[in-house]
Amino acid sequence: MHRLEDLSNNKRSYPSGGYLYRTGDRFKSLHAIRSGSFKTRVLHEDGREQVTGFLMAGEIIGLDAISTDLHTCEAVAMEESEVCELPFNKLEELSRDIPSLQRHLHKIMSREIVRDQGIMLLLGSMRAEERLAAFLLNLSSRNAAHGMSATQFKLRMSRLEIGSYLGLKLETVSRTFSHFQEEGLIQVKARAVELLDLQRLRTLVGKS
Amino acid sequence: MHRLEDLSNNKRSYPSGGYLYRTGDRFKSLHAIRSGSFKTRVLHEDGREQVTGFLMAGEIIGLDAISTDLHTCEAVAMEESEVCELPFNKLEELSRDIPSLQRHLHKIMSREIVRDQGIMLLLGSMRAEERLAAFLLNLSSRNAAHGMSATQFKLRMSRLEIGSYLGLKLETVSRTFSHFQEEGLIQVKARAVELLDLQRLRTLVGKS
DNA sequence: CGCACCTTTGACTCACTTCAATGAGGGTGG
DNA sequence: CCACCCTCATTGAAGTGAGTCAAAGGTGCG
Repeated sequence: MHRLEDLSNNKRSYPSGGYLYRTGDRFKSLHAIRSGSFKTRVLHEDGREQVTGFLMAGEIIGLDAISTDLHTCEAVAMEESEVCELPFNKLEELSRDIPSLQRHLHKIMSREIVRDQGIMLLLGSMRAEERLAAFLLNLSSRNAAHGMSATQFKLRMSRLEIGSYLGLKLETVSRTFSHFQEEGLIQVKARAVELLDLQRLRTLVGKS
Repeated sequence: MHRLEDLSNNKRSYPSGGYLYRTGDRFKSLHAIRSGSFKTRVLHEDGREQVTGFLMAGEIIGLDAISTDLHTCEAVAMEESEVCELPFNKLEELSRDIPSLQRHLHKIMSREIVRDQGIMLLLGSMRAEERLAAFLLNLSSRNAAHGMSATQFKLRMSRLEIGSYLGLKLETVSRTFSHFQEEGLIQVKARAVELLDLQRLRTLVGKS
């Protein structure tokens, strides 16, 4: 059992900007992204928002809602996207019978915890350049994992969204992109990015 | 099934500063904290560290390790502490037979994800005062949940550790404590804290 | 009792934000 | 197909919250 989405024949598609779910919605299902991408964000009472993740094909979305049966964040499509619905009670039922599925589900949840802790490290202790380099390298490896180019891709998100995710203002994101370009680390034109020197980007992240 | 720790008769105790596990250790068991408290931290290659959580009695520790079977962070006792070992394969086995345990386990993992996203919001978009106020209020309600005072308690962690958790330097933490005291929001002397005005602390967190 | 570590406080610096203005794309309707 | 508009992106200049460096008290453990 390697692909949760094989469990479902219930596909749904969302236009760019469409909501997969909103904060406070009743939780019934996880969703496996088949194509496209989503952002998740949590809202603060005063209107502040924090983007908590950018998810792409193959990833599972909605794990936050299990704890209270209500969604604690909202998920918005960043482009035309397709998902498989995975009714959670059915998933729990199945995973009682299929130990490998149970284990898989646990790993997915744990991986999300690890991912979040990595972002905490990033937000808590990195400078702007390090954050953006880490972000780009992360996109790069996830792209590569999907058989796409590790060095050339189109960003699906705006500078504002990147800034929210990385705890920076959009101007800082833009300036840091420009700075990376001057340094010959990347080539960037609006949302088209090419990573020119992965090695130096990596050392940038590693070094304080 | 409300208390995971009832599943285990295998208790263990750790002195202050003792390691429950270290980064890279093989994962076998979750642990339920029976008494005392732990901090978890992730280490970056270059030696930087980020405290990712302060856990107290009744909480479950080690969820990060499920994803890879290796611990991705380390857990250190902040005082003399006792834990129950919960062998994970046994836990999985049991939760196949006991749906309510299965559900409970899923909720615990999901709650950790939600908690982490709350910290991401804090680290990504709050100012120093808001961060510290949120931190104090969080300690307060967790204390209250354990039948202890919501307004008077002793911090188990240093300014350095608080700073690491909140993405601030220890001097900033110290200054912010002093500032809160001048404002009459709290009374603080080293690690002894008394919250004098919960209401104003709350509005501080809520307002940008 | 003394040493090591933690905390507080001050003065200065700096990375990032804020404010502001200009420029580039991309979709829509005439 | 082009003109218009709206949103997003870039860049500059000035401001500021938090970091850094430094020195002086406290605290508590061995």
